[in-house]
Amino acid sequence: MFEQCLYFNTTSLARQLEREWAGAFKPFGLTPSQAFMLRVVLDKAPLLQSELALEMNISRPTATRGLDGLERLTLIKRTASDKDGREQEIHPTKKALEMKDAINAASGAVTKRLKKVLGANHFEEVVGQLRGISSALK
Amino acid sequence: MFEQCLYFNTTSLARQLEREWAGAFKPFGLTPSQAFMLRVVLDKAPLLQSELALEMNISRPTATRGLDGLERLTLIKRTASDKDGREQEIHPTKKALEMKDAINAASGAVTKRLKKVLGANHFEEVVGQLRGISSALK
DNA sequence: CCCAAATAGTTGCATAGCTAATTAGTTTTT
DNA sequence: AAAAACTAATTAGCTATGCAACTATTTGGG
Repeated sequence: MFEQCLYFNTTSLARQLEREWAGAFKPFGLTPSQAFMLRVVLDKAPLLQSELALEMNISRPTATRGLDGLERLTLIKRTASDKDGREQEIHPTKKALEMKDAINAASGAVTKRLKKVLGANHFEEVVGQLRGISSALK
Repeated sequence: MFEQCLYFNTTSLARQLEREWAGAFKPFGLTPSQAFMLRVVLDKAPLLQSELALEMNISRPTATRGLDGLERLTLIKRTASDKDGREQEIHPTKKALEMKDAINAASGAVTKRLKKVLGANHFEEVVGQLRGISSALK
């Protein structure tokens, strides 16, 4: 009934992809959201929560809660910033650093598999279009 | 950092589109999920919850909870099926029927606006591709 | 210098979604 | 005809997300 609806098809595909990625990160005890957040921290640390929110395209409360979760798993630490008393710097723990390569490898494997199923050209074209829509709406 | 990631870009766009549609349905006191669910009921009633879940590509528990919400708003009613004691038939209420045209008009207006911003051809092409990916993954 | 405005982060409250397990009813098998 | 297998819906418990409101700090104008 909503075959032609951008919203419906996008949200529907998002749920489906969530399942694909959930399987890939399950061995690490992480959900896709958690794993992607951790990947940002591992790549960009030290960084501020506001920078994380911007990078991931999520609201700041969502960043706060996601980091709460990673902190509970002892994968990140928050430290007060010297410069500005309002800021919190995010750092990965040793435990997280030890997981880095395996997580990135698992991510790469999913992408590789999807590209194979969907065809690499097609894959990259669609991703480009999604980004185009996203920025056209900003 | 995840510019090339299908999952990341799809979920990110889904959140953005959610906001677009939230505005359109706010005058009705409905969220996008609720409005889309109601539209299915208005179009297909009487129907079973399992049929609704299938049509919307959601799990049955999600259908149950969504319908609970619409029932609380007195927009739908559940009646026991004669044929099979396990089934519940879903019907729109008079109140819902009176909203039908306005809701569909509001939906059409959002789509029209998005097509204008994105270009109609491009819009339809992307939707087609999303559907293609979705079915390739099934 | 001080107060108002801005900013970083958090908390409260709500929705939407999922999987797993449960309940109740139907169908199939033996 | 009784037991087993299946099916429709619900419930329990969880995550992710957002907006609005709050706290604590910093900054800027008078």
